[in-house]
Amino acid sequence: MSHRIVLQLDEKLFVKDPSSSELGESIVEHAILMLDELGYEAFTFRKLAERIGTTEASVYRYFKSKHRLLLYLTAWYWSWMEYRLHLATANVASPEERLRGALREVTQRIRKDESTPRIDEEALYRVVVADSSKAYLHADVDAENREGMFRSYKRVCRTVADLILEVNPTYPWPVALVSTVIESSHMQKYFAEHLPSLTEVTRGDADESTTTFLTDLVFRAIATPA
Amino acid sequence: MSHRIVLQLDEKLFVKDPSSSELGESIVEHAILMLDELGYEAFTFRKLAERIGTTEASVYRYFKSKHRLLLYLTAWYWSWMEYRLHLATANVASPEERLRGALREVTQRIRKDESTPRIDEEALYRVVVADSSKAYLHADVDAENREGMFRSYKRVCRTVADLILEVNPTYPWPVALVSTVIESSHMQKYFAEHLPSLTEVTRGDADESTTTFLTDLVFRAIATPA
DNA sequence: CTGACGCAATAGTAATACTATCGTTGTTTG
DNA sequence: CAAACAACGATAGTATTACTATTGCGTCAG
Repeated sequence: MSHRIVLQLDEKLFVKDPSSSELGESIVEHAILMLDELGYEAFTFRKLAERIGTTEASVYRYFKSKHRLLLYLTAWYWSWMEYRLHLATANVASPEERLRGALREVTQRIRKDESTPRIDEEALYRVVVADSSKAYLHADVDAENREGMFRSYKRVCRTVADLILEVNPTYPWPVALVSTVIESSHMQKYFAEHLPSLTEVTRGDADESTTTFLTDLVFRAIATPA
Repeated sequence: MSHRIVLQLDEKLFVKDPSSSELGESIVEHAILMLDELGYEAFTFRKLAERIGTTEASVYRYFKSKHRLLLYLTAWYWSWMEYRLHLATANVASPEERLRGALREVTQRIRKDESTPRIDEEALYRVVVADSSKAYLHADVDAENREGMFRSYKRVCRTVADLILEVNPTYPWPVALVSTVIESSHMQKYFAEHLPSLTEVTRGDADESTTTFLTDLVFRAIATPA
């Protein structure tokens, strides 16, 4: 039995909720595909509107700017991750294994999921890898942060950091370690694809080797000297 | 006795070598300051030309695009880092201490240096922190990589990775660890400033605490179980 | 029946990245 | 000393961008 999941995102992320209409869902669906194909810089509302047979103005009724659309998609990704983290850590007795499972979730790419039929998770993951840092490496970070645009990302980091503290309550930099690991997992895959001399991760098994590298890193970092 | 240092950068980074003329040096000098003030997106050649009393067309005689100018500045930064790494590791007997010194260099911000009078290193460092990833998170990475635009960054990673291998020749991911640490050092400082809940690093002692966090991380990661 | 809503259609603005051309310097070189 | 040239300023112009404003039409619920 499969359910369709609709994530409830902060209202400030959009002008009009894209999950409230066919056009809105179509905008999100094709925005992901086109961002993946073109990259953030070359992607425009005009091209998107052309592709889905609507007008630029109609896209602006849902998202007030290209940057806000990127914020929406990354927030969607991190909310989805929160849900997955929940599943991955529920009913796992050992703190070590809970942490291990959580690290696997945040460092592996997402696979296609039936419960979100309009979202191509694999494409979205590539967009997150290549462009999500542009959501905060931006002149308006402070204002957007005050508006709560990054809450889901922060909650994910906080959640995993708490799992670290369950394993070792004295580790001094749990959140810094998690943000390092999450961003590194994106980077290593991007490097494997485009700048292979910057990593030992290879295109073929990018997912498994990234998870192995970073899981090893975390457990060594937080190990208490026996 | 202080010397003036002129770094020799790959010719493909510019149209006309900015170190070959007063105007060229002025372009680089003020580009750094304005990128720091405005951020990459809001920075334009028109604004730069206005500020230094020249024309847009004259700036284009030195750099064929805004993106190439960013590539030039990051390449300058990493070439400068190569030189500093050399100084920091020369005449240090212990491999551990060489690695420790190298990690300090790559994770700390650069201070003002007399040997480069036209470059504001502190401003350049902030530009590197906020914008250097945009140099490669870009649709043209592959072509630009083939042209050798990222060589100095790669050499820095390779150099520090080799120091890791001197301490532990069996560590399987030396380059991945170094690229992780370098990018994390930028990120943690950016987070400390703009998204403080994503790190334990604080604005006040961002440099020392970042170096402490990442040095600890590296030495634990590469430690061989006694 | 009506009025609110969703959307298409059209038009337009200011700014952006970038190119092209031409003339005036000041400096080198034969 | 004159010719040649490179460096630069001045001006103009293009295509595209992100974004705004307004109008009108069909649908569907009250």
